[in-house]
Amino acid sequence: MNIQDVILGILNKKPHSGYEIKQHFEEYFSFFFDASYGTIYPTLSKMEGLKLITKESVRQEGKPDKNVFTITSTGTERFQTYLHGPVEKEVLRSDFFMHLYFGDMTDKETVEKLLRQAMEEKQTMFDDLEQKLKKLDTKLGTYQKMCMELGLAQYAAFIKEIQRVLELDFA
Amino acid sequence: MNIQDVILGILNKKPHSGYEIKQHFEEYFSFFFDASYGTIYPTLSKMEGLKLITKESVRQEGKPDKNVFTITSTGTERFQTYLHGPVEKEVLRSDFFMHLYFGDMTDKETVEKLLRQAMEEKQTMFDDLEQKLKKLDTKLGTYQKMCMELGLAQYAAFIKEIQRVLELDFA
DNA sequence: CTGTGCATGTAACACGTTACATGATTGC
DNA sequence: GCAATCATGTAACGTGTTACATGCACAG
Repeated sequence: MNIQDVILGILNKKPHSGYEIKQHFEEYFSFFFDASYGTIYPTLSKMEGLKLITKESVRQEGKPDKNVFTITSTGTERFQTYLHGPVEKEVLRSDFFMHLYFGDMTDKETVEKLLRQAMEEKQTMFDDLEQKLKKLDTKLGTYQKMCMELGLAQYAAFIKEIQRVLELDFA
Repeated sequence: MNIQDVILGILNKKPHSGYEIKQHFEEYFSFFFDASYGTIYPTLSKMEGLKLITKESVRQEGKPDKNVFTITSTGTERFQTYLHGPVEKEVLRSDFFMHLYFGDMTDKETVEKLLRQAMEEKQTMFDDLEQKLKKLDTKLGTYQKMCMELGLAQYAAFIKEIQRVLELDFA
């Protein structure tokens, strides 16, 4: 999976501008992927050069112009190849786990604070995602919802487990 | 969190060689962090230059020589700063979620295969981690175990949720 | 006239991986 | 002699971020 594939997936539904693609990232899959403008715009240029997408300038009322990108048949092909291809191993990079792992080199209060903070953050993420799921209910397909429900399930498990250890070891 | 901090954490317990550090990564926190030799060795050289660690060549019987690194007081200081500093946001990069998200652009069989495969992989990771936890039981501190138990809880939730959707939508 | 949102883009930098290259020692 | 494990290291490459730079349009 690279950003190109992800962009192709989004454009496969309908044309978007770079700015809209970034919004889509934040709105729909912030919890398992993200990319900055610094990646998106150069990637779009590159993909245009590779004839995977085409650019069209669109005038808007009350807003600046935007460059809307449309997927080409080559792009669709490439995306289908991605979809049917192998699934890359999931990568988690967690500073929370690292801090916890080395927790015995600090005091108990620091660890407790770490755990409480992590729990609160996860709770916020849970709430946000749940709210998003409710709000977008009709706009989402089965599999999009499935993604979110899987995310929620993992968040919930994490929160529950933290609560358990907080009660057990920090009573 | 960068690799330097992680290496300092490992060396804070006892001196290690680059090779041993890599093994430690795989053995103890493969599920939330990883790094390759291509990162480890240059980083160790850099850290030696920064006086965070010192190198010592050690002869072994039946094995080639190794460079063992020891943390300095500057290194310990730096690690304490890391430990008490802010916790970076967790980053997940999941190709599985991406494939699932765009699942409606393939056929149901492909998605089912995707889900089953993901479930099996998570089950394997669960089993491995559980086994590791049992095997290392006495060698692990409270917080190390906590990390693993949190990992297990998340894996279990994921597996359970996948099973649910498989029974519900793919009956 | 200023802040906010919309919109695009670049340049410097950090970080990390993969593949390559080397070589010791042991066990078969 | 060869495969496996131990052990170290580099060079090329890819990928992505952050900070910077610019500018339109609207609302208050």
